Amino acid sequence: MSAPTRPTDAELAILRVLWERGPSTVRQVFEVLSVEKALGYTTVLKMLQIMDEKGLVQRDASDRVHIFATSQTQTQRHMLDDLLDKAFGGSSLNLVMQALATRRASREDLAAIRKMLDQAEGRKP
Amino acid sequence: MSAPTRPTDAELAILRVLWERGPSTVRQVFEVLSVEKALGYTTVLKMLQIMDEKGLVQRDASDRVHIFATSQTQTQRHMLDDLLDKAFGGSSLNLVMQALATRRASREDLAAIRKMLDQAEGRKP
DNA sequence: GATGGGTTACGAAGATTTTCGTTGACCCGT
DNA sequence: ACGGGTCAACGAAAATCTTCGTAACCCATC
Repeated sequence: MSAPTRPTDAELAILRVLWERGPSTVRQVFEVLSVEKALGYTTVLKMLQIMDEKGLVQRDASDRVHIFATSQTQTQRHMLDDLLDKAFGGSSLNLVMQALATRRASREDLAAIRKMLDQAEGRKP
Repeated sequence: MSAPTRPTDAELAILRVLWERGPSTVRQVFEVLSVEKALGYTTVLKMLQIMDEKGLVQRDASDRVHIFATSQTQTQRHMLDDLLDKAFGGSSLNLVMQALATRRASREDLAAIRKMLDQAEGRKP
């Protein structure tokens, strides 16, 4: 299992649509993307073909109109791992600290994180 | 202030060296990188020139042998912001949860994070 | 079974990133 | 002043990513 290459910007734009809409046809992805940016139908198709080869999406070709899908958490995990290795020396502490310092987290968010820490440490609430 | 373009893989490799070594000459960066990968001296030089133009590194050209440097936290913050927007819908909670779930954090790490949560919530220890 | 509207496949052009060979400048010891 | 070594600048080739025109295909309807 080779390291899945990190998505390029164009690929990411497509992934975002699939995350938002769920499994979609080329046309559906195209409709969404073409609102923000002028681009051809076959461009989207080609990207999805390549992303399929790279393993970034799964293709269901059982019908004539193919359906493309992807797992958000799986992709997130890849990108997070990648960033962790490449920019944070593998230290998730470092990354988490910066993430919390940079973006203001809501009180609920902080509580949720605290809860998770409790679980991770095997505490009783 | 234009949006600083996200570093490519080759650029990231160079940034990592600068983070690790601190301000360095082209040759020093080259020495480190050439251990893992065959590449020419002028390749590294060219990359650093481009990265300088992009504002990814600062160049001190006061001596004949130029010195390149960069700020780790600044770059990390950019990349984190970028990832947050592009893959996590801006939710740092989501990102933090996944980061902690994916990579096993040490007990000290968890404690450090907890401490930080305390501060963020303005609690007394 | 021919036509039309929609589909995927293919290939190649255009844009960007990565690589490095060559050149001329500079420094230092002779 | 000369020669050998190191340096940054430049330009262009190679590799990769992005875009789309064209063709081939399928299926419904006529």
